[in-house]
Amino acid sequence: MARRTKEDAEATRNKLLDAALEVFYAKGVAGASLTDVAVAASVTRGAIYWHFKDKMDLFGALISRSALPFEAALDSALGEQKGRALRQLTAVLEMVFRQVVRDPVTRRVFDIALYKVEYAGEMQAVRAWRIENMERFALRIQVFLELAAKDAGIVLQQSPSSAARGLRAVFDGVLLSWLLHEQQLFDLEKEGMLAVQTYIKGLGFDVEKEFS
Amino acid sequence: MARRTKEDAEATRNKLLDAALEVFYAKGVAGASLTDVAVAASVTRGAIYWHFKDKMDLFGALISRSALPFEAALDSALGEQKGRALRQLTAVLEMVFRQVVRDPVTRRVFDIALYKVEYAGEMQAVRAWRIENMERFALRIQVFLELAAKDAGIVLQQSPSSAARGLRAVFDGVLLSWLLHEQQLFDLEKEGMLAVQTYIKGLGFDVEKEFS
DNA sequence: GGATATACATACAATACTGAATGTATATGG
DNA sequence: CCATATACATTCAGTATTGTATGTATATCC
Repeated sequence: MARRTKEDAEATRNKLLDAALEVFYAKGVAGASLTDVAVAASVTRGAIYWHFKDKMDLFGALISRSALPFEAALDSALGEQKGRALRQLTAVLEMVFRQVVRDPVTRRVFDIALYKVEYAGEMQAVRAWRIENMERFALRIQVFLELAAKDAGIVLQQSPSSAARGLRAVFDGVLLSWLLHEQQLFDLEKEGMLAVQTYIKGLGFDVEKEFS
Repeated sequence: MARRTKEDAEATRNKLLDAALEVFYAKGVAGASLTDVAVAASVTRGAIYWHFKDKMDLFGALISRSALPFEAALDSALGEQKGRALRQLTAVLEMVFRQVVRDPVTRRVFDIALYKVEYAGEMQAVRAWRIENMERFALRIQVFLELAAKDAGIVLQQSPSSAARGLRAVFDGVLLSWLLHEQQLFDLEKEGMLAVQTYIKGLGFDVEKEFS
């Protein structure tokens, strides 16, 4: 085999990421060997070691490929601030649900990150990254909740940070639960938003009025 | 080394489980070798293969040792039906929170089952087991919610199964989040129950009156 | 158009882990 | 008290995986 053009190389890299997605999903990250990935991508381990330092680097690249544009979209959506805060917030959450349900790649990446990886040893770094992300997410939610409370003229009965963490817990809990049951036990987009709205109502917001 | 008494053997078995707890926690289940476990328990792999079929069998035993009495306590608590349904339900959830916070073994087992295992390949069976458990849990919650709604004379604005899955999602979400941040970012017993009560309030229950 | 860096494939050595086989000392039952 | 099952320890062969080293054909640059 010989040197390919730059586009070919990029295509090989993507083939490797696609293959890693399937192999990691099927065997777990620790359970998958680089040979497995190479075979699935119809190349040899040489190609992997050319594009990536080792398995963890490959894993990081796989996560990034899905997470980065995802986070960007989420950030920009949260940054707009054009409509009412509560609508903005729920719209973002709904977008995430929709993305997970509709896009199989995103769904598999989530599944891998949640259920097909051991957060131990080398992977502790990934756990730290995940913690950081969740913190940022919760902070975003907190800002929106505070704005929404001011808009609606209500006083939260608990600290904004608690309320935000609680809402994030609802969101995560529904998402994880839905992913755990591979078969579609319930409609994530509908029931997820229902759970979110139920919690928001519990915070004191008039959901019926807010979403009229 | 020679044959020990039956009590010695049982002690060895428990030492192995304790060692597995630490090693799995530190290295992940797939990342840990049976040699690691044997060394941590100050025995050889021979002892492991005597007491357990293989690593997965050891893992199952480890989970069972903590989960079985746990589930039993939970079942009996949910089975009593003596007080008001809502109080009963929240009392059980609170007990789980308390147990996880207070008992380090339980906490580590949860952590392992959630973050230190890959639900792929052989371990798919564990995933199925976990799904089954969550279903049972949700069903229990559903029964209690229906009873509670009748008690309080309110009509749920959503299907009981949806409401129950939502409550379970809140519960799981808070628990997972708390476990993810190893350092105690927040008080699980307090904030967990706060999130649960917020959701219950969102379902239409008068939380202040119910928990007076 | 020749030199060189690129994009892999191939080969190799070293390690690590597993399961089974075997050894063995001692409780324990008869 | 003797035979045997028990509770491990030790040894061994086999396989799988990793990182690296090397080979190589061809884009690409000058």
